Amino acid sequence: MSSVKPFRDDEVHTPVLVGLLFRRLGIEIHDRDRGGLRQSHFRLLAAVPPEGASVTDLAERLQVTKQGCGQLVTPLVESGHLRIAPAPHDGRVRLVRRTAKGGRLYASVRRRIATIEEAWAAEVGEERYATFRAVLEELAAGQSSER
Amino acid sequence: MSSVKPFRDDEVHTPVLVGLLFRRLGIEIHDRDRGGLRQSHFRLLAAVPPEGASVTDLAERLQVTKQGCGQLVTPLVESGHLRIAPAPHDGRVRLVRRTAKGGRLYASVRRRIATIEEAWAAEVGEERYATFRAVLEELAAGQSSER
DNA sequence: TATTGTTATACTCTATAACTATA
DNA sequence: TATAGTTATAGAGTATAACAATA
Repeated sequence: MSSVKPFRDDEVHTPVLVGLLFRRLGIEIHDRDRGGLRQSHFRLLAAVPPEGASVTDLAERLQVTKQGCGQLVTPLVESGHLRIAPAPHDGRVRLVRRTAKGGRLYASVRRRIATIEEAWAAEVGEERYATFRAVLEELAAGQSSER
Repeated sequence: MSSVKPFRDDEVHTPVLVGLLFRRLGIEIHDRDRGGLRQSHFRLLAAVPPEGASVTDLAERLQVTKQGCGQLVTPLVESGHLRIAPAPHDGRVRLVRRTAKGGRLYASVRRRIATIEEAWAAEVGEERYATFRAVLEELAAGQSSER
């Protein structure tokens, strides 16, 4: 396949490119890399900081609703990748942390991602990739905070 | 020596960043910019080359299945943004083209995207943005062709 | 009253499977 | 037989609405 005819340059726009790159990542990181977790679940696992975070916090990090985020947390707790503790000073909050199992999976996928990024850097040049990565981080961080 | 930085544990990783950027684009390009079309429909409209393309071609360009692509074409034909013509030399093929209406909408959203990208370039620096954009294009084009 | 989180429900996007028609 | 496209169905992902418990 992939006799994909190239667009002429002025036909490609950025939203399509970002979508394709997102898809490429989904393809290159397989289910087996994620230990059977689906992408959305893995993204949540990855968003949990070592010190733990509330569901609302996590929702904000991922830019999803807290309802949606809560729906992701439940199966990860059941699968043993996350655990919940009550927060010391606020009885409403459920503090989400990675378990040892969740931590191992996370580390293993991080290594997989690093491998992919090394290949990408080789593809486009180390220095250019470093710039790409830095700009990506800045643009993604500067979220227009509508939801 | 790979200059791809080894990750710190608290560092946001690339798949999350790409996801956030994709979402940021969805937020900054509003429904009203797209003339009421949904994102998936607009992405299809944008993928149609001036000379037209078959459904299968379009599916490959967008990296979706032809069934999914066909489902996107139908409402755009009904809304008057695309039109279908039989292909001269193959009775099976439905050649998809933009109508004048579709062309106007496409041009108008392209201008909106250009405005957003100018703002982004101002945010991170023109030169760095140019590198980012070029690398994005190369990475998105080098699709691992699994589907 | 405001906020954390849940339950219930629905929509968007895209996939797989089974089919029709042309080649 | 192989390919272009359709119809039918399902699943992933995430949203909105209404609610409960705590602050």
